[in-house]
This record gives sequence, structure tokens and C-alpha cells, in this order.
Amino acid sequence: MGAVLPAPREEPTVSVKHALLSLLEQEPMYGYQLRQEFESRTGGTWPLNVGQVYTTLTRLERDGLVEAAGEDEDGHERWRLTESGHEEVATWFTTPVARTQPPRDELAIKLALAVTVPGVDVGTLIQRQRSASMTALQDYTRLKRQAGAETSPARADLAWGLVLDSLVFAAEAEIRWLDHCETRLRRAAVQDAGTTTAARSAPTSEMAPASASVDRRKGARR
Amino acid sequence: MGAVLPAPREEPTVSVKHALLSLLEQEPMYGYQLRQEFESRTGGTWPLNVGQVYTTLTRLERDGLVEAAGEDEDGHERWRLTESGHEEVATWFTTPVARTQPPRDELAIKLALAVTVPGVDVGTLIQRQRSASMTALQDYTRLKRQAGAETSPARADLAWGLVLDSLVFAAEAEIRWLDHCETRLRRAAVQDAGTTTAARSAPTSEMAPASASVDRRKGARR
DNA sequence: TCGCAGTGCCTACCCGGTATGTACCGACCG
DNA sequence: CGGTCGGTACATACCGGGTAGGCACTGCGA
Repeated sequence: MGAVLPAPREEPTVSVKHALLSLLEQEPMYGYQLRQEFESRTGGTWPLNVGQVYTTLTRLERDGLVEAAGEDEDGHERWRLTESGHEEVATWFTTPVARTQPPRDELAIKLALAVTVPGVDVGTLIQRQRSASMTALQDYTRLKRQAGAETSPARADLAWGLVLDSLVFAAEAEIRWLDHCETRLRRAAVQDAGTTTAARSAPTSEMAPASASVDRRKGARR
Repeated sequence: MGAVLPAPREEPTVSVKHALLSLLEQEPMYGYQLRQEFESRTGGTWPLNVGQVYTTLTRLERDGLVEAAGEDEDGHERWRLTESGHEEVATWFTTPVARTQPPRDELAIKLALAVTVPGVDVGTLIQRQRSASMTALQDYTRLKRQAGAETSPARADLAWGLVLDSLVFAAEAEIRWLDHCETRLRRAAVQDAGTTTAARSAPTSEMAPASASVDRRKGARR
């Protein structure tokens, strides 16, 4: 095996690394402060272990993206971006996240295996998951109401609100997908049982409502 | 800043472990075969490195969930589930995936930081991401058409179709969320510029269409 | 005064994930 | 017929993400 193109080296979805870098873009900070800033902006949705902040910082220093910036008045070792660190942040914000290699979706994997492995009650699996996702969705909307009730529309609260919305949208999509799977499986079961010639009846028109909702907003192109 | 999501220390989303276990539920297999079965069921959406299969298998053996089942006629070391392995699979399929600790969403993190860190052009960021997600969505639908053209609706193809649908639904939700963020940010900017008393005008009514879409499906049953 | 909660930092450890190396075998090919 | 290419099959080294847990200091209330 000769000359296999020197490995494009796809980075494995390092979100924390870039998050810390972009926080340092604002101003030099020390480790614990970085964790607090991250959590305040994301509303504690993805709790960040402090230890990881320090290990990530040392790795970033090793890679020449951050450097020590002396201590502040309280003796905290602060970090600042290097020149290449600034560039890294700029490219991160200008290039979209690649969907070529989507992260493992446990629910999708579970359902794919459930329908292929014999002896699994897929129907109740879907129902159980649906109600779980539904309660999660209700939790999110309740949190949203609480957050909306607060008076100060600071920038951090705006970000936290957007994050919450992303959770809501994802949960809604999950529920829609579960319903979609249910009808699809029911149809497949029927087609399995009655081996009649009833096929060819409008194949794959199940996605219509969601797709229409997307297209409506965008001036109807595609 | 009150109102934080509760964090009840869940296991770190080990999808591969349970995937291998549920494949072994069907019949004893050897390492390479497990990888092939997994990829055929998920259509190569999440390529599974062979090495991880072996390391995971040794860990599962250490934890008493699988055990060696001798060699097949070709000399392949096969693995079978133990009693607790069967139980593990059963509980995995009966308990829904917990959304209490959702996996890190790089796009949400990026946008949350983009709106809080000064000097980031959030508008073009959203636009770029939108078109990227849009092309990904088109790729998925194209793949769907190809998969739909094939004649044999085997169980593995059914699973692969469902996985593809989940990608489609997720991409659509992402696009809707981006549009949502855009209008929300525009409104916030307007409210920032004109510090008039124009507030209190129907707060948080942006989610209506998506929520309605979910509820509509739900009205018919359940 | 003790405890205790919060702030702040560090290290050991595990696990997921990838790259890489090895070996065997059949097919294709000059 | 020898070569080599690609697929099958397994094993291991390595790294980065992520967590647990320990240490130290400070302020505050019982």
C-alpha cells in the first residue's frame, strides 16, 4: 500500500477546545473563570468539568494556540490567545460545522437495531421513548417560560435562550421522527402480512409536512 | 440566573457497547462480523472502527456480559451473551434514552458563543451554516431516493431507511432553528437600537409553527 | 470554634475512537 | 507462475475527551 494521501486528519468534533478559545477571544481569563463563563452562556445545559478545562488549556498551549498572560491581582494564572489562536477562532466562526460525519445518535442506533434483531417489541419501545421525549420537551418549555419571565435580556440570557430553543427543536424533531417510524413500521407490517399487489401507492411521501415547513420559510426553492 | 437543568449523573452515552450486545442477542458472532452487521444495519452512517469492536468486546468480557463461545468452522473466535448480557440488552430496549444530559451540540455551542463574544458576524455565520445544512439535507434525500429505488425491502434496508429519516428530520430541525435564531436576533437588535417603550409585544411566540406541527400529529391519537 | 460551602487548581484514571501493523487468502494479470 | 492488490480478520499503541477525587484557601453562620 503506497502513497495513501497524507491523511486528511478529520478532527473529532472538538467543541470544548474551540469554546475555550472563543471565550479567550473576548479577554484573557483563568481556568475556573472559563468554566463559569461557558456555563453561564449555555445555562448549564452541558456542564463542563473543571479538570477538562485545565487539561485542554495545556494541550492548547502545547499546540501554540494560547499562552500564559501573567497573573491578575488575585494571583490567578491567566491565559491569552496567540496569533494562531486568533486565527483558529476566526476560521471556526467562518466555517460551518460539517455534517459529513454526524455524531452517534443513540436513539437512531437503538431503533435500527430493534427492527433488525428479532424478539424486540418495537411498538412499545417507540411509545416509551415518545413519552420520555415529550416530558423532556415540556421541561424545556417550562424552563423557557421561567427564563422569559426574568427581566434582564442580557447577552448571556439571549444565548441561553437560543440553546434552549435548539433543545426544543431537536426534541420536536425526535418526536416527529418517532411518529414517522411508527406509521412506517405499521405499513411494512401490513405489507408483510398481506402479500397482495397493493404496493406502488405513493412511495415515500411521509416527509411532506416537515419538508414543507422548511421550504415555506425560504421562498420555495431547492 | 436561576433555573438550571438537574444533572443526575447518567452513564456517558455508550452506544457502541449496547449495539454489540444487541447484535449478539441475535446469534453468536466474531469481531469482524459484528462490525459488518452494524454497518449494514446503519448503512455506514456511523462507520465503526474494527479496533473498537475488539477493545469493547474485551471490556464486555471483563464485565461479564459476553463470553467466548468457541470457534466456528473457519477458526473465528465467536462471542455469546451471558445471562447478565441478555438482561442488559433487555433493559436497554425497554428504557428510553435519557435526554437529561443531551450530548454536546457543537452548532448550538458555537452560536451561543457567537452571540456573546463581541466582534463575530452572527448573520453570515447563520447563513453559511444554513446553506451547508441545506446541501446535507439534499444529500440525504438523494440517498433516500436511491435506497427507495432498490427492490428488496429487507429488514436491514428498513433500518437504514429509518436512520436516514432521522438524519433528515434532524437536519430540517437544525435549519428551522437557524431561521428562528435569525429572526430572534434581528428583533433583539431592533430592540437594542430603538430604546423605545415598544417592549411587551407578545414575547416568545416564535415556536408556534413547529409546536403546532407536533401537536397536530398528536391530536389524532394517543 | 467547628463545619461547611464556595472558589480555584491539579492529577490519575477510564473509555471511546483512530491509526497502524500483521497475517492470510483469493483474484486478477502480465 | 510470481506478483500484487484488495478483502477478511485480529491485535495493539496511542491520544483526546471526560470524570472522580484530592488539595488548598476563604468566608460565613451555627
